[in-house]
Amino acid sequence: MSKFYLTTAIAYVNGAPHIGHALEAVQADAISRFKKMQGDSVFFLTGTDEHGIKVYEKALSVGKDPQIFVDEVAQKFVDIDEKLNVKYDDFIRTSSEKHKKGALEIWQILEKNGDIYLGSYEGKYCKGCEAYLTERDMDPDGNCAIHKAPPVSVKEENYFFKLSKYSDEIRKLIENDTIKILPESRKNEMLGIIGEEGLKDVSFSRPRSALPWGIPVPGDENHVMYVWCDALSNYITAIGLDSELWPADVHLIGKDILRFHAGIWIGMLLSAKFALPKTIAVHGFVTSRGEKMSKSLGNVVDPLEYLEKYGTDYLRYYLLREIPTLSDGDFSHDRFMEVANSELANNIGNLVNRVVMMTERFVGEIPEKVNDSDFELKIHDYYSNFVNAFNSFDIKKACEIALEVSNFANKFVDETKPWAMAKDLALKEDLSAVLYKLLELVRLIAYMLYPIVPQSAEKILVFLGESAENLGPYKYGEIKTGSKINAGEILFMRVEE
RNA sequence: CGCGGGGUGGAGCAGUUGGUAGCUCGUCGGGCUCAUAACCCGAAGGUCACAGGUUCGAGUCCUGUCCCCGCAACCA
Repeated sequence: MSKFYLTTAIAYVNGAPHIGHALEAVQADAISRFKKMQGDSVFFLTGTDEHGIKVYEKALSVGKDPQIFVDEVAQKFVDIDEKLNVKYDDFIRTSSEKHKKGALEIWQILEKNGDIYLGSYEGKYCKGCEAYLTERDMDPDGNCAIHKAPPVSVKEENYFFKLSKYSDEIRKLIENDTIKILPESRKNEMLGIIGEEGLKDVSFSRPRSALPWGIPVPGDENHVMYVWCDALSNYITAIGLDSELWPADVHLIGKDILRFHAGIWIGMLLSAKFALPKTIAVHGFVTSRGEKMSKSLGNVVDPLEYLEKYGTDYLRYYLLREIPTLSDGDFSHDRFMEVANSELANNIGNLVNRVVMMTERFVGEIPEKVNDSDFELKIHDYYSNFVNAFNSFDIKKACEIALEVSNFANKFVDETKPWAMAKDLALKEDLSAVLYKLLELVRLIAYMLYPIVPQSAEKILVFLGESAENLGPYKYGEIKTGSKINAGEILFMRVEE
């Protein structure tokens, strides 16, 4: 049993949770559940990033004390994770004492190793980016190319982190996959960012006069830590600086923050002489009906609305099955309905229902095990393809394999016609054998669905007289012969409108 | 010459190392009745953006052209 430390990015609490947060949380949860099934000792960390200028300004604008404000917003993330059935092992908040203490320690290590120095910076600062802009970051008018807003000229005393010192090493670590960045296109993108010039030193603090909301720099009350220094530390402060969980096996992040994770964070770890994360998996963004989500376009998808209207599993399934795990994907209501009805209700749900009903009606309980090497081989292939897909972060493909099994099973029902066999006493044994195989197929589907749609998978297992507790890898023949079928509710209702 | 992604039957998408173009939805026809008006079978429909090139052979490699989208989710 090997340890598996998985993290999501911590959510910035300047607004309510959005579909992108739901996507990342659900992806991480699916990976966590899958790895647990495979027998790994998983630790899954998520949380919230609560410092920085934007949070501070937002709190002021609504007339609230920053701490009270972040308490409220952080709770929304906790709530939506619960509604999404995301089961993390810890939820780190950067305004917590545990985090602050750890972040200070990490800062002090970097400082002790001579990688933090006091300098002055004069430059164009973009509040949106929370970063100084280089000429490349600005459009011809001198505005921030991303935020289209004029940057502010700032000259201030800052602490800097000597990222440049580690630039070459970081490049090598990424090039030779010591730190594996997935997908490959993101690895190339990062290498491009490092470029020929390498990474530059980064400003690591802000004057407290400008930003009172943050972690004070140790030994200099006039500064607070730059949010990224503070935020990235969470992956270690959550588990403790000497935890055996470190290094992270997977940092799951969005494509917008790759440069911080594959740059600054790695530099910090090298400076502190900490072990390095093994994989940085980068997911994409969700568009809405093919376009960028924006309030002005009025196409923002609110995950809460879908959760409340259709339930957890329909949304989870859509996000995991329809959005390619490591690239951009699209959300549309029409497609949501299509996927829910066609794949979950008609295909899988109906299959489970017909198999369970036939078993109940024709034989009453789960029949004796059937040995059929061809059949077992086929099942084994399906399962190993599924495992491979998941291990390579292709959850979409994993879903497709579960569907393949369902298609195969539906076809098998049609070809063998159990209802016809049931009318002929001489075929009783054959009927039992067919139903046994079908029940195993249904059980296989339940195992495959467990990381994706845990509630529904659990229902299937209950139908079969099993439970989802401590679910291990699927093995053919382990279904409980003789147990009664607990046919209950419809698994996936068709959805309207 | 900023960077990244993409242009494949009506729609949405797959297409590792180049070797007869697949899937889902939709449409049309048929079958079945265990099941959630579900399920199964068959059919129609694509010169894989365009133009060159490499090759016995390219959606798949190379060059050029055109077009679309995003620069990051409300702003980390």
